[in-house]
Amino acid sequence: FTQLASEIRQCSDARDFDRARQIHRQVLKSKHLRQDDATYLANLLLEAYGRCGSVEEAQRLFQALPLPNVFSWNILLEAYAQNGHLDRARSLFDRIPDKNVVSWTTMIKAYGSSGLMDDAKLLFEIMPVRNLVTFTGMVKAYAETGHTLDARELFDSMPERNLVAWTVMLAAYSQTWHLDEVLALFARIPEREVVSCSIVIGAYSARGRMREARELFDSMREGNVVTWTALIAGYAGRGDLEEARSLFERMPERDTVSWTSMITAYAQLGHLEEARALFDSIPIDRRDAVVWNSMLYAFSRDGCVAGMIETLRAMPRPD
RNA sequence: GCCAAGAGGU
Repeated sequence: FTQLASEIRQCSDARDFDRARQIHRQVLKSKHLRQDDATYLANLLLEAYGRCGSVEEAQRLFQALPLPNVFSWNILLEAYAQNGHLDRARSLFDRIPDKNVVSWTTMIKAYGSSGLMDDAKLLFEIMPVRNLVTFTGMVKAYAETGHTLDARELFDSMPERNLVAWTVMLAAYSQTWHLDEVLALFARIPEREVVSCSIVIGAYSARGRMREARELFDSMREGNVVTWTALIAGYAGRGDLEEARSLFERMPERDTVSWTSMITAYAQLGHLEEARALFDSIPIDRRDAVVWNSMLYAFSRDGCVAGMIETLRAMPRPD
């Protein structure tokens, strides 16, 4: 079971639908499962299907469950929400027999990410129990729909706040052009850890304020790949390719996002050969759609149509 | 033991 469970989790992470189905069949064959163990595995499979975008498969599995628990309901709800089936989500939500705070919070988030803040707010107001996650999710929904003032008002009214809540509010301001609000909130944040620092570095970088970005970066005990990439993007945006490259080469680890940022920097500053060399150094299984796109962009910036065509042909196609 | 909230790339 632990074996099966961890394999299913891997499918979720890797978005491996075929493998998930394979394990699904395997689970159906094993006959000595206790009811709650079966539900447990089914929930993991539901999540995997949802994350692979297979709403129909998730629904089929759910309907076959003899005894779905509230987790099963919530996971299917999340799958609908994540895949844009707002109406199905709502009708499922209305049928959940014992909704818990997670059910409510998931439904609110679904409305929020569809831009339906009035519906989100209504649910938020009538729900029986709200917790920190509910409040934070609602603040984030306001922020993402551009309602920064409402986000702040709700944030200020929260009965308690943790670091995540503060960080969401900080990120909300960093999306606006109010650097002063970002800094004011950052000055009051209870703890400056890597996420909040990265947001502020990103806010400085986006505005070309590299002196301040660098100062904060240097004051950190250690950044992670996100922090480094935010700074690199800032230098690249200012046209300081040397500093961007030097940081890129010194950063402790690189991922698809940092690769893409650097390729895009090379592309924008007219260094096609370096963009291409970097692209070629990326392991094939790490090249996601945005990485490919950045290479396409590099060729297009260079006016190299042949390179674009070559890239398009080499790109893996979804079948 | 399985579900909901936080930062960087097109």
